[in-house]
Parts: sequence; structure tokens; C-alpha cells
Amino acid sequence: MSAAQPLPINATREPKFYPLKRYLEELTLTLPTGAPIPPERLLATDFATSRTTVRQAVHALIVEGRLERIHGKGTFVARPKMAQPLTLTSYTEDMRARGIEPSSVMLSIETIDAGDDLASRLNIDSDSAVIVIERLRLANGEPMAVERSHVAQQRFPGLTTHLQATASLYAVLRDAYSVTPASAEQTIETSLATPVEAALLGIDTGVPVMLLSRNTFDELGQPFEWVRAVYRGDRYTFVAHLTRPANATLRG
Amino acid sequence: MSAAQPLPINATREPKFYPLKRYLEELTLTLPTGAPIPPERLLATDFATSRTTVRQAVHALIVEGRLERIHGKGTFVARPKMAQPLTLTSYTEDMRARGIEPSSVMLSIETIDAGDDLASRLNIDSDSAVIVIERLRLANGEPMAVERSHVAQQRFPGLTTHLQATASLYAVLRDAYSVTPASAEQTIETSLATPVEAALLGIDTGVPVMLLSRNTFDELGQPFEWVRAVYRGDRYTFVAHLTRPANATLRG
DNA sequence: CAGTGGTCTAGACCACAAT
DNA sequence: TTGTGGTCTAGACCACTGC
Repeated sequence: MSAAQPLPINATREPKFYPLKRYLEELTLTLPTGAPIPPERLLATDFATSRTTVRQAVHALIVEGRLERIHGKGTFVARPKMAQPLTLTSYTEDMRARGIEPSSVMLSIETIDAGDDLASRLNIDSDSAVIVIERLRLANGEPMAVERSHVAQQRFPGLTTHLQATASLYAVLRDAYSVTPASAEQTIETSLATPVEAALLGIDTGVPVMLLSRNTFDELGQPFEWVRAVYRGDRYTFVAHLTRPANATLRG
Repeated sequence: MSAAQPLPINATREPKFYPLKRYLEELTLTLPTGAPIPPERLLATDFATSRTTVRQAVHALIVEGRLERIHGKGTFVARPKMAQPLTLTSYTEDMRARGIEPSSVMLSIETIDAGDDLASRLNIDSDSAVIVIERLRLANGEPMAVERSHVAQQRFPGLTTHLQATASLYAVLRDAYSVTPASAEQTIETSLATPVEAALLGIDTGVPVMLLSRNTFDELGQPFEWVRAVYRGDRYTFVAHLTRPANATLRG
């Protein structure tokens, strides 16, 4: 750990929408879930500002999961976020454990050429065929994530047919191919919803989302799946339980 | 896993800034890091749109870490993101391991009353004193995160004095109090930078950030620290290595 | 000084909901 | 039809950089 450094910190210029945002934030604390806040045009005149500025404040609270807009109806106090643990238990298990009814919608199953990137992630040849399974994940009927799983076709022959019967990929892999996930390497970063993702998740284009990328390994340490999933940033919190690596030095 | 459900998916209406965003995204791939893109006013006339719309496209790419704006100079191609592993190794260790020079700036040390929330997180009384340590984390001199650590004063008497000598909290806890982190529970969610956070991190108010909240436990399972940190969403990716819980059922 | 990004405004017009 | 949110515009004015 180095000592203090010259600090290039700028002055704090508070944007004009910020006081309004704080006002609305407090309002959401006093109002019950589902209660409407005043219309944008009224807030604009009341706070002597433009509607654009009002919308900035409202937008910030929507991204933070405090407000919800309904086109033509109004803007309302939203329900609190859900938590998603960072474990290798399944989406179904995790949701059930917290009393949420999970479901999935199969959006598409297609076969593509691996290409260099997918080939190295799945440890296969670049010209191998890869099955791409796209699913929408829901919790209590509300869209939560769009998930795209990639597996090697040569390793799971007939997988597409098996998936006609069950939507559960991991159940098929376990029952038909005796493959179970043993470990995974996962990254999480912020991203912005594309128009397609936004439409599927029922959010606006360009709002912040959590981009999850996971490489899943079997008991032999072989990668058998690569997943790229987009989670709603306004409805999800990821939770991780950490333990110390055996050889770690701790100085943080 | 439930079967398919009625799909409430809206039509994909692509916003006007999206084609321009794609154009600029490709441009960042052909240009080297640090190269400027055309000025906003020029892009507006070239693409027959308003400057507001141009700024939306540029903003999206800034949030994604592809572009960087410098006031009065221009907009430039940014460097790629860094990765932050989700482990209990220290910030210093993690950064050094990937060839990045870490540093910290102590922003403030103060003592406050615990209150109900902090009391339950640290397993102390509500009227106990809590030491709050706020630090700015940097990598190669660039601000990466603002971290606020909370520890019980009664457990670490004289901590404030110890911290005058070293900025490293974990080193002091280990050397002076024989406390080492054994496990932690951590959550990650998206948030928006407040004006203060934005000023410290050198980003704009309201851009997406990663909000990390961590409760750290010692070898006896006692919580000794609660941390709340804000990481730049445009510069960071969190990485987690997962292994399967012994009793987990896997059906995902 | 000219050129760049930063902020904010007033308003037009569209899309959707409720009546 | 009225009232709500959704999108986009043209432009004013400010702040900063570099000459």
C-alpha cells in the first residue's frame, strides 16, 4: 500500500436535477409501493425547472429501482430489489429458496460455428458446431434476465431433441449425459440494455444492466458451457459468500 | 423449471441514437487508444440529428468504457477495462498480481454512533462508537473506487492512532490486533454515481457504478468490518471463481 | 480568440391509458 | 378527449483547452 498522493479531485458541482431527486427519494419512503408520484409537468412548474430536468431525476430513481414508469398512466413507487446469490446452485433452486416462483421461456435454439472465441472457451475446434440456447428467466412472472448458453454439439449429441421435452438445460445434461457443474469462472460488469434486451426485459433501452459471463466446468475440469446473461440492474442484487484462499496474504 | 408462459414482449423500437452509437462503436475498433472522434456538433450535422442525440450515443459508449470525454479538448477512444476478482485477497495483492500499481488515499477517519443498522452488521450495541475510514483506491494513479470501512471502536482501541502511520487497515488489524479476515458476505449491484462520488472518481454524476457491500468475519465467525465501496462501472469487471456447495441440487 | 464539451430550457409531436 | 409518459429538436449559455 502506497502512501498518500496528490489528489486531482474536482469541485463538487451538483446538477440541477439532484435536489429534486432527493425530494422524490424521500417521497418514495413515505409512500406505499404502487403509489403514484406527481406528473412530470407538474413537478417541472413546482420546482421551476424544465420537464427534461424532472425526467433526469425520475430516471435516476428508476435505475435505482425506487420508481417505475407506466406509459400513459404515471410514475409509481416500485418494489424492492431481489437478491441473486453467486453460487453454482441453479436459478430454479435459488429462487425457490427465497419464496419466489421461477420460470423460463425458451426463446430460441440454434446451431452455429464455434469461431475462435467460443472454441477457446469450450476447449473445442474453431470449426466445431455449437448449440446456442436463449432463454428468458422470470421470477413471479416478471422478466429478470436474458440468458444465452453455449455448449458443444459433439459433446451433447441429440441435445436439441432432448430440450423439446424440458426447458431445463442442467436437468438434461445431468440425466441424459451425466454431466454436472463442478466449478465456474464468472465475471460481472455493468452494461447498458440494447433495444432487443430492453424489449425482452420490459425496461428502457440504455438503462444499466448487470452483464454476467460464466464458463462452467465439469468434475474433470473440462469447460462444457459458456453463458452470457443480462440481468435487470433495477431488480437484482448479486450476493457472494467468500472464504479466504489458503495461500493468500491479506494486507488490503 | 416451469414451462413456457404468455410472453408480454413489446416491439423493438430502436431509438434514434442507436445507429450512431453502432457507428461510433465500430470507429473505436479501427482507431488506436487515445485517438479523437469527430466533435459532437459535426456528428450532429453529418447524421442529420441534434447534438442532444449525439451526446446520448457518446454517453452510452462512455458508460461502456469505450470512449472518454475531456472537457474543452474532445472525445477519445478509451483503454480497456480492468478486472477485480471476488476474493478475500487484498486490493493491494490483487492489483499487483496483474501488474497494476495500487495506491490509496486516506480521505477521512471519523467516529460515529453505530445506530441500529451498523450495530446489527457488526454485532454490537446501537449506542457503541464506530470508526469510519474512507479511502480512495487507485490503480496506476487512476481513481478506481471509493471505500468506506466501518469497525467497532471498542474492539480496536487506539486504531485511529495506528492508522496515522499506515494507510493499510488490514495490516494494522493483523499486526496490532491479531485479526485476519476468514470469510465475507458480499453483495454487488448497480447504482448511479452521486456528485461527491463522481468528483472523487473523476466521472460524471449519474453514470452507472458498481455498489459493493461487504461484511467481513474473523476466524471465530464474528463480523469485524462492514465495507461499502463504489467502483467505476466503466473501468471495472468483477471476477468470481465458484465451486459447488456440497448439498446443492443442480437443475438450472 | 476559436473550438471543444457541459448544462439547461421551451416546446413540438408521438404513444398510450382512462373516460 | 384529456392527461400521462416518450422522443427529439434547436438553441442559449457556460466552462475549459489551446492558441
